[in-house]
Amino acid sequence: MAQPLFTGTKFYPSRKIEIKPWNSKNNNKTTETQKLIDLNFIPIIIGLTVFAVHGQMRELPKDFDILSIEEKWQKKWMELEVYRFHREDKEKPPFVIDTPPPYPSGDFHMGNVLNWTYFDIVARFKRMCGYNVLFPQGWDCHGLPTEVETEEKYGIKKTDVPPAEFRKLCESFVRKYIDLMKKAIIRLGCSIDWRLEYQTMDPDYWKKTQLSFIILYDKGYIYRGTHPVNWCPRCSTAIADAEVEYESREGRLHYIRFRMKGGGSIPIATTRPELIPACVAVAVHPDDERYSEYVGGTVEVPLVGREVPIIEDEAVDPDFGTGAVMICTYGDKDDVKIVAKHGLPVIMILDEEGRLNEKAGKYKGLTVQEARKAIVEDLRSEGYLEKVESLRQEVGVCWRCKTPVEILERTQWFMKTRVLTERVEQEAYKIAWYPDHMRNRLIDWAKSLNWDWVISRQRVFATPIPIWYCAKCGEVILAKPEWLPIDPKLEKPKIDKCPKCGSTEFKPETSVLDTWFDSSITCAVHAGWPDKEDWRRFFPADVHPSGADIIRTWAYYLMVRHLALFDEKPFKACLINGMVLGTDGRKMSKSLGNYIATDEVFGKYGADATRQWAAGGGATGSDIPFRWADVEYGRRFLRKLWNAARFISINLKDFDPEVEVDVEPIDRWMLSKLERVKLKVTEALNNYQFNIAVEALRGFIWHVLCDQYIEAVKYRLYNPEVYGEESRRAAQKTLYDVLYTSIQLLAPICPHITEEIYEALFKEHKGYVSIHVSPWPKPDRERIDEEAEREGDLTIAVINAFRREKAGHRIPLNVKVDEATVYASSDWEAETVERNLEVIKGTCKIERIEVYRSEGQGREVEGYPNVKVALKV
RNA sequence: GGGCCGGUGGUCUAGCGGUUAGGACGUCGCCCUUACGAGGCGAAGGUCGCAGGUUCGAAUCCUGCCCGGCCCA
Repeated sequence: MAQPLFTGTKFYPSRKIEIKPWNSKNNNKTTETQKLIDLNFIPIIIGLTVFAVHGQMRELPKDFDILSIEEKWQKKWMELEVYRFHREDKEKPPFVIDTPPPYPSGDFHMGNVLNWTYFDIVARFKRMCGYNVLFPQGWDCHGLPTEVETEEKYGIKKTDVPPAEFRKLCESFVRKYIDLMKKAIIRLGCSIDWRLEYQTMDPDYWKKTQLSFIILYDKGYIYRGTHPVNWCPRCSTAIADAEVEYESREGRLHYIRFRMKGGGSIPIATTRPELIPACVAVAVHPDDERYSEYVGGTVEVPLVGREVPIIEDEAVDPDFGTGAVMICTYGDKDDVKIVAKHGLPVIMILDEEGRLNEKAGKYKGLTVQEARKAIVEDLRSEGYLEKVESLRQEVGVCWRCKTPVEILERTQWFMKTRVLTERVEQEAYKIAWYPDHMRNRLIDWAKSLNWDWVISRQRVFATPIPIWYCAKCGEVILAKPEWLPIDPKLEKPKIDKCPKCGSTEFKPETSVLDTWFDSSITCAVHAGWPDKEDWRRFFPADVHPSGADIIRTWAYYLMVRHLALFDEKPFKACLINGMVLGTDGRKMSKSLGNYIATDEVFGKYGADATRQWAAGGGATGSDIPFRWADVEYGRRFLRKLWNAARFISINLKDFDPEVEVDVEPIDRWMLSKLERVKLKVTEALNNYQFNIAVEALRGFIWHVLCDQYIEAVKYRLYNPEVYGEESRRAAQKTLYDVLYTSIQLLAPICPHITEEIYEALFKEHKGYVSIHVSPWPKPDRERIDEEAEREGDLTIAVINAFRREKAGHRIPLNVKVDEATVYASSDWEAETVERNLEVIKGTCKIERIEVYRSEGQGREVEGYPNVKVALKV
């Protein structure tokens, strides 16, 4: 049996302690009513505590401290477990958010704020819509940066201490950083179910990562091979294409003359003269007539004296340099292609630290930089070097340390990803992308890859590859699922002898897995794989949120891994956030000096204002600049909302929401406008258009509710003895409903202030433990009252015209005016104004208004060119 | 060189086939109105990058060009 849920459930018996001042709607302006109002007046003098017994509304204080309100609710929400996911619930439809586990750098930056705000809005919205929301939070712990930081902090290399010890040092870093980032996520007000928190460095998660390795191995997706791979000499590990970034750097193009065997010479141009010892051919374009006679000939490589062939290949750009290039193993990816295509030999002259080895002869032991200098010098002195030009070139660098990447041929573990490219493309079309064009980024990336994914890393702080080798025959021993988690460096395989040769000696695989191998199974892990039998109920995830910059990594790896493992796409929708830019328009980054720390923003304005910036800063998926002004505007809006709620709390002290009441035309206008905003916000949130939702709500609350409606009902609220108690109650009822619905609609975006208002004004009557588990106000087109809107729009426009007219005459709005005139040139306009004269007079504080069905002199009513108003002053 | 995205008042941004192109910041003016002066009200300010085309109608669709960003060569 499922536990009772908060949503849709009255948590408190709503009417238990209330004293009904009236019971039915037919006690209009009776003396009984009047008496009760008088009675209500007494507690006002006595004090607020009495109200807690009697009514629903607690008067909001004039001032509010948003920072302490936010802190209070963040604590209470955790205590109340408002965001608890109910796995056992079979009735509510699930909604699963594939929260990306961030890398614990310790810094939850404004880009994270943007990302997390988006999907927290989604989580809160879906929860209110009646979904059983699965909103976990994990931490993608492993990785190079932490190793680098650990090495720097302790002044050691990863190889200086035993791996287990090094790992421990890394873990303590990570724990500290997780703590910091978790605080920031809570501070943002995210509605995460923290019982579902996990860390990829935990043994339990290792188990999942290693199990996924075993399954893919068994399915034939994983292989070990010796291939050219991207290699970071600083990190001394293989890295994947996704970890190579391109930077524009100043380079030098060297023109070097190669002597032909049998006379003559050919000039080649290269940016990497240090690779001359690894030169295995000279290549030219087949259509390049300058060199056609040389093709098939042999040249002598300067300095090393080796003879290599001159070949032709389409990949050579005849317009670059001299049109002749040397093919080295390996200078770049083109070299790899050409070497394979022409069956050229491979001479690996670089070691894992990026130094030249014995195959480089006298240059042995030099770094790439040193070798370049030495070789260029030698070329120059021996007359091979013709000239050197500078040029801008795109250099592939390690994404983490920006060291230029080399291509080395090494034995590594790979996952077959290219066989999935077509499938990735097909599935990408079955996924809804927000915005739609982001699909291209995934497809383009997938298609651009021409190597399989190298998944082994020569590092320490990562999930171990669950593999041993027979010391005698080299047989690969794969761990059994029941052995997991396991570190082959610390434990032996649980078998007696090698199944192939019977040897009892085993060597562990010392390489570890790429961190992306951990984080690319989250959709299944969040769903409960492999432990929970019903995990498919929560898979694929309903939405995968991601930054635009990591589609090629996170989204891509999720795709290939889940497709390979489960033959199913990992998520149904992909929600993209753009980059956060600094005030200078460039991507916000510490190194550019345009960085704003999240704490600073929270400390000044709190989460609800910051979330408005994130939600409203731009269209979903587009880059948005951080602007203090936007956050300030967010705070101003909170103040406006607070003051409106305070006004309502003051004027509805005696209000009983249970009593039915007939509303007036302007109230119907208000309620119809409310229906429209419900429609707009609901549709916007369903389509992940956060900017549209936040704009619609701010405009509605600020202008329609505050500027127009509240102003138009004050006279009824203040003067029931003149306009009637029923009229006052109608205004109260409308204000009550409109404010309640407004804060519900706003709750996903500004969770704290809406909860505070809800608690003070509505909780006792509505009964939900939190506004965030109250049922979403379902829009209903039937409740849109076109006629009331048409009439109300004109009425409000006339009121606005009179207010402007007063302002124009420098008459304060609260000063009474004796007489005014309205000229209308159509029957409908004249009749409408006539019918709504009371609200116009009451709102504008005008004693008498004459309405003429004729042309006249006066201020034009905005939107109604034939209606004019004039004051007699 | 290829792909994708964008170019909207001084600045940032929404809208992406149909009212007088919204909003914020900034600027200017008015108001100490019993919700709100760390406020409120109001005003000025735009040939929607350029040139063609489609359409009754284009910021919005198409073509070309110019400029910027991102990714890939």
